[in-house]
Amino acid sequence: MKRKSFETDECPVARSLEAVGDAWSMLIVRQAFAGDRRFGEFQTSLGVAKNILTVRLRKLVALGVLEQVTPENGGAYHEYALTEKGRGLYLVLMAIRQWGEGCGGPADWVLVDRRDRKPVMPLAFYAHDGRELSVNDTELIPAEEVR
Amino acid sequence: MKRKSFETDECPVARSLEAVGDAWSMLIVRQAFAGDRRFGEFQTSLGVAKNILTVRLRKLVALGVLEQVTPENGGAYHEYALTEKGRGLYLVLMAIRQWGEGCGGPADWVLVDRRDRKPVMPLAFYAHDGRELSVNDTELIPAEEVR
DNA sequence: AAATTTGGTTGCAAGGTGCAACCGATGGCC
DNA sequence: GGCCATCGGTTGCACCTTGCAACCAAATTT
Repeated sequence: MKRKSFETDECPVARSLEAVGDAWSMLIVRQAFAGDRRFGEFQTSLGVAKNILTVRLRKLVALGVLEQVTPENGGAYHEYALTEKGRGLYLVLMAIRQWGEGCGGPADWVLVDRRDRKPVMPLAFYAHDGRELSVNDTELIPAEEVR
Repeated sequence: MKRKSFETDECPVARSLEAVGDAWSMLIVRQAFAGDRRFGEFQTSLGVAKNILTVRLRKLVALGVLEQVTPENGGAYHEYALTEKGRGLYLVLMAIRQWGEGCGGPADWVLVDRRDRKPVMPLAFYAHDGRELSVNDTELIPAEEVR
């Protein structure tokens, strides 16, 4: 049967998963942040089958995560670039990366502030006074209750 | 053909996607945070086919995201609970949620600090002085360069 | 004890995944 | 301009996964 779609789901998590709830799509986004732009670059860096890549790229373009752009060197081959929306996935990607590093081996890479080249604060929830909050310190409540 | 596995991939993102790069698995985790514990709760809250749910729950247990616990009321049916590792996915889940809300409709739910019930700082990268950093303000560099 | 709920398993149809072969258009080179 | 390699796919095929419904044993309720 056709895979169930979450596009119209009420929950924003489920809707997002339409774009991101697929290993190849997320890895394509990772590579886009790493600088990949052309079909062939994605193909060799990921080792994904070309037909799969075709479908995934098209889906990401349709969802507004990537867009096809014509390269400034005037070449005829178009390239794939992250849109503003796509760049918003950086946080998701880094959250996943942090989780993957958290359990197991040492962190081989560190995210630093370009200005002073010092590591950024670990990705976490922070209260207004800067305290780091754990899961249990937070609660998800309806927006109107907090006006 | 069998789906490609990322379990042994070098990149922590790819390894994480073994657990999380699947829409149902992520939604199961979402429901686990929402309080679902029993097979039937997941089944009705997600509307997922039972055979699929069986496989996903087993995988999440095998990966150490969930664990089977015997309920304190002494019932014979076991329940599924998030492990410490699984609880670490909260950040990933919230990053996905924030992204999904960011593009489009209004934010219906707000994550607040339990202590003062005020919204937490938006999920983002922060420098040590508290400045919020954009994607371009940061850089991923090898760990040894920052010692 | 009988009926119901729970937590699955099984069988099936249809769609998705991965691989390799093929193909037209582009670009590089002489 | 002609030749050849590369690029960006498409197609066909075998196998796997997904979703649905039917079934079932053990636990729970009545």
